[in-house]
Amino acid sequence: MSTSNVLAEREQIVAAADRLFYTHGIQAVGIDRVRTASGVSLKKLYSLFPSKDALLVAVLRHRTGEWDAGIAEAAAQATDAREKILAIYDFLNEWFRQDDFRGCAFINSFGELGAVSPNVATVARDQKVTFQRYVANLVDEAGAPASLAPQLAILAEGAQTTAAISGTPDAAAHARAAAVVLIDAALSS
Amino acid sequence: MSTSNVLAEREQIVAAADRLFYTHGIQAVGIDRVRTASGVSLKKLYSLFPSKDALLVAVLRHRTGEWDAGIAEAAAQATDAREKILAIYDFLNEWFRQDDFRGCAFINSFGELGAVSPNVATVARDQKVTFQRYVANLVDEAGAPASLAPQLAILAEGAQTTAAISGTPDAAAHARAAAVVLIDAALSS
DNA sequence: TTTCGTAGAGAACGTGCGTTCTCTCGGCTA
DNA sequence: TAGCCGAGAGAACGCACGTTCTCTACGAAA
Repeated sequence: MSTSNVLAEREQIVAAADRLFYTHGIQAVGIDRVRTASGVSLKKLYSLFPSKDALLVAVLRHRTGEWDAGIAEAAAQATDAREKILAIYDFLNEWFRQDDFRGCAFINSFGELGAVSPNVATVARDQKVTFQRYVANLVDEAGAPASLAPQLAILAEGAQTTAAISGTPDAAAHARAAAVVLIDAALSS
Repeated sequence: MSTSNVLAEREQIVAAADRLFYTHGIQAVGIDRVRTASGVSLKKLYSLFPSKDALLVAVLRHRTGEWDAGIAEAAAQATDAREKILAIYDFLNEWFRQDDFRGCAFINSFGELGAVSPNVATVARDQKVTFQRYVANLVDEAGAPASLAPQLAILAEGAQTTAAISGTPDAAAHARAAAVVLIDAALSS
């Protein structure tokens, strides 16, 4: 029951909260529901996460890790920077087609609590900035001008909200096609 | 006290709720705060809007009208379809730089209540679909292939979330630059 | 075996909010 | 002038949720 068990419990709670928050929204899910789903006592839950806000921050940080890993895995099969960039949109394409897809958790959380919880706003912004840097590195590696990077990042963001609200997973393919045009135009100049 | 006054009261309530919801988030603002801000009795408020959900729908429909008007006004000065498309991003650019900008109200509302309120999800989707059609018409008018339209719409969506979360109003300029490349590439093929 | 500490289970508390109810007052009618 | 209708003001209600408190029971140490 030592450290490893505590970590396992943390992960269980975070995983349960993540699923519930993402599916139903944050304020629509009570702490007690998280407790039931994670099968842990309320006391333990509050000893690990002193508030719902802290739990939410942990959930979002966990999502950041999963997102980074997913992007990296998608890029692993690519050989050059251009393909690694396009792998982002392929990754999005698969994600959008999952049954439980309900948009970007960071965008949703920011929309729901960004004005009320500075912590949530910070975590969401951190995730976006990290992604923008990732894209910027690949653009640099591809030898394209730096101005291309924010354009590609905007395409990825727009695909997520479009897929979520309009319910069109094709948004990933559209974003990918646009990215191809933008990259090739940038490289040929 | 007759019809015109009721309309004025409706507008007052909607305007007050819009500002409060957009600034602080929907669930963070109580009905009583809306009542105070609009200076109307609770009874009248509930006689005009039978529930908070109905009020929110009215607010979002009102926002749809304002968005359409803003886009139309920006396009009014343009001479051809290409410039009308680019006027969208100029409109976004001005909007992002306003002090009270806090992202797209439809994206925020959808993230907060889309999973809980079907009405909110519908209104948000309607707005996005209407905008997509608007872009599609301009793309058609410009003589570009239809596949360009969703790409331009995705750029606009992505610019909004990027500007909101990352706090970078430049997203509008980046999206505009990308749009220029995409349009010209589509027209020259 | 007894005692002490700890952790689990959930009751309880305070608060806030959406919604409804009640009371009162002002104006119109006979 | 007396009675009635409608609307405004806000008190009240019921509920849900975040957080804390209490009680119980079990296991380890002496």
